[in-house]
Amino acid sequence: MGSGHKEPEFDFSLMFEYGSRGGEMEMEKEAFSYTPNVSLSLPLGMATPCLASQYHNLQSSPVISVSSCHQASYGLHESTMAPNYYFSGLRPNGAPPLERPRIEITSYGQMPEEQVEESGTMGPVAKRVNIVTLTLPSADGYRDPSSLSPASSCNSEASYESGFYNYENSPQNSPWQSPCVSPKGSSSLMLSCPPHGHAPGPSPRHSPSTSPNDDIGNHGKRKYSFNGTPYGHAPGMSPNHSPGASPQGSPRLEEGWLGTTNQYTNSAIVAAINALSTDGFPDLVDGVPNKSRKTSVEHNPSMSLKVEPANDDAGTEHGQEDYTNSNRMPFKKESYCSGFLDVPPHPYSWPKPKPYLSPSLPALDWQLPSCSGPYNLQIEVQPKSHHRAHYETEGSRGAVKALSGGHPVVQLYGYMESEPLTLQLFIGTADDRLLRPHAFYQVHRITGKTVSTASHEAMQSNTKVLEIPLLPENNMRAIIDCAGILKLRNSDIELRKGETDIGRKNTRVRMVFRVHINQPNGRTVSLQVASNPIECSQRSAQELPLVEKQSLDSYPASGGKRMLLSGHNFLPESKVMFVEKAQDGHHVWETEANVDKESRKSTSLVVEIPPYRNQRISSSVNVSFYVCNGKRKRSQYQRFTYLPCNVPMIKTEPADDYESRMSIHANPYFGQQRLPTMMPLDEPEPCMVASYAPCVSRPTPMPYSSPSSSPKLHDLSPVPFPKCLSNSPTHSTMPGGMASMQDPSTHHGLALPSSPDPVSLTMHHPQGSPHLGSPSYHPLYPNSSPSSSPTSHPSTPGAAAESPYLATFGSAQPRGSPPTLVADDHTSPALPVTIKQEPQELDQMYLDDVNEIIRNDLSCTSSHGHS
DNA sequence: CTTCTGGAAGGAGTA
DNA sequence: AGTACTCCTTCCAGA
Repeated sequence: MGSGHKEPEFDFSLMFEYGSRGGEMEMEKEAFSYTPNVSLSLPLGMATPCLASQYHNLQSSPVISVSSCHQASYGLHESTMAPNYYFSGLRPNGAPPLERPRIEITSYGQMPEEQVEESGTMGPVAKRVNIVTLTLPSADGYRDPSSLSPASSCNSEASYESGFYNYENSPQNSPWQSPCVSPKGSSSLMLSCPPHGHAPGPSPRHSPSTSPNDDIGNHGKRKYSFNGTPYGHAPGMSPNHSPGASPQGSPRLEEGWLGTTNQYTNSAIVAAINALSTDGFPDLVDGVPNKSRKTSVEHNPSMSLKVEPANDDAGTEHGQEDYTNSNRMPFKKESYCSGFLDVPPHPYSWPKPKPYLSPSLPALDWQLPSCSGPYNLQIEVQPKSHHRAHYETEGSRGAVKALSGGHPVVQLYGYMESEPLTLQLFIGTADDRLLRPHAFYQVHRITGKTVSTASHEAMQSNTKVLEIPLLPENNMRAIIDCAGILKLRNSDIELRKGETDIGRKNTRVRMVFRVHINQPNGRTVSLQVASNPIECSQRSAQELPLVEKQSLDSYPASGGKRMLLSGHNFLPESKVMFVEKAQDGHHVWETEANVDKESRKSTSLVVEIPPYRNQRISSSVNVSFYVCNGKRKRSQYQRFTYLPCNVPMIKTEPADDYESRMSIHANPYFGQQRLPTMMPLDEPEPCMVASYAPCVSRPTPMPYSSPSSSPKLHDLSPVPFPKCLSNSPTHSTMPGGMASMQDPSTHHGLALPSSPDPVSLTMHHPQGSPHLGSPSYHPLYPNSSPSSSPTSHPSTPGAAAESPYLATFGSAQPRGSPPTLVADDHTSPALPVTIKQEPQELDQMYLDDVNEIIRNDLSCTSSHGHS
């Protein structure tokens, strides 16, 4: 990143606050890749070099926020989370975070009526006076978490409520996906609060991270993307190929992003203004990757007056213009892409659910909570962890099934109205980043005699969305037997302009369900819940071991206890390795656990918890383990925590609460994992309890394994499976984890009562603390099942998370804090520590390389930009 | 005949 | 640069 930046550090700290951390590297990434989802910072002159770079990343999308965002309303529900995240937002230096210059534009309901469309819901909206706040980013702002500011105020709202605000406008457009600059996004009025509250902090931040990740992940690609000619280079690919599939085709190319971005930068304000009336920043349009554009277009229907340049991508995309059917807004030309996802314009006659459609809905990459107020959207029956997706060249491989043999079931609780709703389903990512539509997979509508659930396809952005009626008569419960998964060719997708993800080994997805509930007050509550990860490749499903559950999440350092692992593909030769990673991803310790051969089955393994390398830890230590069936055939990292043997057993409330909550919400996800669904083979351990519970219990949305982003990570990281969720990337020990771990000097030791050693409790440690909580809590997804939050970053511990954490902190370190590790090493005679550099470490190295590249890139670009 | 599946060949991409 | 693997995509065949 910016070598020249100062910001970085500062960002880091902030980030930590959020608790999201994927790792140092990630931090860096985040730092420069901020994608302000919501808030955009338009670079003004003040822009620091960073800006340029940031823009380069394309991550940033100009956000125009509606200042009026109901902040007040936000935070009502989950106030818990918000607080911390939005913490005052003071910068380290004490400067108010929100100082970014901003331009407020007040528009009077100008949404094009067409856009408003019939949806009654929008009506009011359109007419409202919208005050758009154009946030001008200062460099700081950009990175500064506080920049979220708007959000900050809004945060915790669990739900995405829109009052006057049109979803359409929503910025959402995916920050992650594409260059944020996405015109569209810009065009739309953005709420200041991003994801509404949910993610106050994180989301925005994440986004950055996300994006960065992408970049990183796609190293190669990324380079190109910087220039704006991302994949243009790859001529070879070509193609188009697939009938439909290809995004339109193609590779288009593009005028370089640089040009665009810079332009953008320079004329940010103008652009922003234009955005209001036009669809977005025209300038950007060209530069914007198809994907983004399309997305944006769609999303911002209301605002979109703009027509894309003829040549623009539009050309490439054949348009399919209006494919919008019924309720969708007619897209302008660019509509979206490609043919490939086209949805047949069929007349949709679904009487039932009211067509609530998308025009005003939040972008698919927005992180939404699973519950809000009385409403709670849950996945009652999770899909199987494997489902071989079909290519367009093959026939359907059927609907996604449930483990039980049936099909996934989703239910909305708390809805007492008699009006049917529409449940939306799309295929989302399952990596460690924030949940977003999966670029390489699409939901596929299944019909036939065996399908009992009606469904309707729609396109939203480049994502196919299956709309399923949620009927009161069915208790607002839907059996998802009408959804299959289509695999798009990697080459087709990677050629899309703006696409930064790579398809190779990026084969895990999640089914994402959304429901939008109109409220009497005119607002709309949008809820979302994501399923457990689903491995969609043929091979992986057959060979990679998958750990779905573990009977214990933590145990005293002495080890010796047996732990039951449930999952798939366990072989006689399967090994279980316990690993402790330093923040940089290096393995600080790795040992093979004894597996009870006799009790082994293909779906279960009994493993003896190995003693931790240091029997005298004063605070818990987070490690991870994985099942290995051979080279490259490893399960995803599973989380495990070693507890100090003498820890006072204090059972904290949080734990209970959490659990109860979990049970209620059924976080199907990895909840299982996190929650000891399985009884420990042995009796409960005292040690386990304590403050830990909370941590442990938290379901982690993301796979712990991949701190980094995407594809790449996938490669490195062992398994791409479900359980991952439970393990959150957040692990302190994980790469993303604590920076502090490795460097003893960094610890800020807080002596715990129980521990004589000045263990560094990371409480204050920026890096450390986040991790702790992170695993499962994600501010963004307060109650939502972990599923929804994929972030690799340790998620930011939601307020909720934090609370417990802090509360219990004194007695025991919550989630093993890494710091402890360090301390231990020093203070006690630990077991021999084996420091092993594993291939996985490559992740880190890889990241380093990438960062280096990025730095170079940025420096170049920034200089250009400024010049 | 169509749909759903499991398997696997071949080529491309990686390590 | 060459080799050994992996992974992706397309085909084939059976239910």
